[in-house]
Amino acid sequence: MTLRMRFAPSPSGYLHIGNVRSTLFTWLWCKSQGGKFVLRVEDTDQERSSIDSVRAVLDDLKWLGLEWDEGPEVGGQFAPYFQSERKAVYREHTTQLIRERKAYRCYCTKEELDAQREALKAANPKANFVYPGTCRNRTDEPDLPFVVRFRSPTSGSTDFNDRVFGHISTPNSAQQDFVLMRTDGYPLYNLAATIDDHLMEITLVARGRDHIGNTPQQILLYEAFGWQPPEFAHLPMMLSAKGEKLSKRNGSVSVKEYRDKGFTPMGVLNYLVRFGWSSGDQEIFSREQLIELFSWDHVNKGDGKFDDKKFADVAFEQLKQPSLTSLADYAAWVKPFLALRGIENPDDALLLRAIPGVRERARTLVDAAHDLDFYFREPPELDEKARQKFLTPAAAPHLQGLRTLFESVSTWQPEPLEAALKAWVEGAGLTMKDVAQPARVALTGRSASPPLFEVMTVLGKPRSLSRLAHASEIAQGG
RNA sequence: GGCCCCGUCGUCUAGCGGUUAGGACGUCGGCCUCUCACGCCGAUAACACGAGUUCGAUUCUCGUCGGGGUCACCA
Repeated sequence: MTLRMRFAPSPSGYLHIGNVRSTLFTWLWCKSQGGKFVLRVEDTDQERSSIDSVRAVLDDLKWLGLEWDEGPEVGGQFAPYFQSERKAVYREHTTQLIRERKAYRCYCTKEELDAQREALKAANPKANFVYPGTCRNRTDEPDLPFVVRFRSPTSGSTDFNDRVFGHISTPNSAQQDFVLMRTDGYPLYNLAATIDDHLMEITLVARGRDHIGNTPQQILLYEAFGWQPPEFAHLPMMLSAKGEKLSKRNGSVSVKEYRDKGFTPMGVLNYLVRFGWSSGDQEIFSREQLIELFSWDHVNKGDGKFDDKKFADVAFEQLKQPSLTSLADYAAWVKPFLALRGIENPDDALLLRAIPGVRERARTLVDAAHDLDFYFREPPELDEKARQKFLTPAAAPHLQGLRTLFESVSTWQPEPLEAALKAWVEGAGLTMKDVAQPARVALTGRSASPPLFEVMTVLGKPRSLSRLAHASEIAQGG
């Protein structure tokens, strides 16, 4: 049987970072096993789902490079892949269960049940409310709104073998007659997921551990339909730094945030993949390596806490190493961030020359765009503090002297430039510290930048000289 | 509270009966240096606890404690 896995997001917001990890593991396993990765949109909750969210989720997945073999946009033999378009299928199956007395109509209203729940809580705060089975044996069929409930077994247990957690057994007595279909005819998660996973021939379901409790219910449904359940692989939770469930209020959770911060897809993926999985001590992997190395037996069971510092470091490592992000890719990644600063069409040659010096100090693409900025403005934006501190009247003659000096340098490379400056500095009885900072401010507008001679080499002779001249005039004026 | 799951440095993790318990992030020192970084060197810091099993337990079993998840007409 060929491997088929799925990612089934509910489009009620953005793509959650925890779901990205589940998807990554799913994607990697499919790639390494020659399986099919199916994307199915679980939009059965009309109130929460939106088309914008669908768009956002698809965009983020594509940005991450986690492309699907079947699903929205690409189609497939099990279409449609939007659950909202599959209502007839769920209705049909639900009818079958009712006919076989494996499910029944329940006319209790939400209000009635809420009232019962509250009454019980009031009487005993620790009490466990379960649906009392009011309509379980009802035989009349009044013309009233109803939900469909599953007739759960009351004895025995439901077991399954998890790829990560091993054998998990849940007593059926812990199960209540859960709802399969609402009053409005829309199916609930457990019903829809079970039917679709079966119909779409999913063989392995990977998802967060918060779904472990749903698994017995789904298995019960498979049994009711007489189907073979798929295998399951639950992943440990990604908790916030505080050890609580990751949420909007509790840390950054959307892929978009990291994308906007200037992380690359592989930066994100490398952090996430090591969250719950490992391959010895290796920290950074290429996409190809991950596909080759990933396996379920190195997936941990313990939950983990999210660490922004570590994440940032992994993302930085990815940007810093030319072997991980090529010069051309770096340029392509950083351009949108330059555009955000108003630099729309940077000189490609200049950009390519500038990146090597910037990439080892810019932790994100946002930082990189900031660090690259001065190369593309004539004159560069001048930092006020830097001007006050270094472009002083006393520095003016030095800057003028440097301009004259460098004008005579014919080989515009770091070494000759440095040699020329050192000789000049000594001859003038100065130190590098005296002239380096004014020169830096003159060339970059800032007090921090890549090494001077590298900056000059990247800028080229004409630009360097004119910046020195311009700055010496400013310094003259105080 | 019921049910389920988990437990190695602050964090992510290696370890799969015998190790000075390793790596990375962080933190703290130092080196390098024209600035900021990068880099390099060093330090800090963990097997939750208690019983077993065993010649020997971080590793296997049980208990305790601790943590988390889940108990909707959400997914």
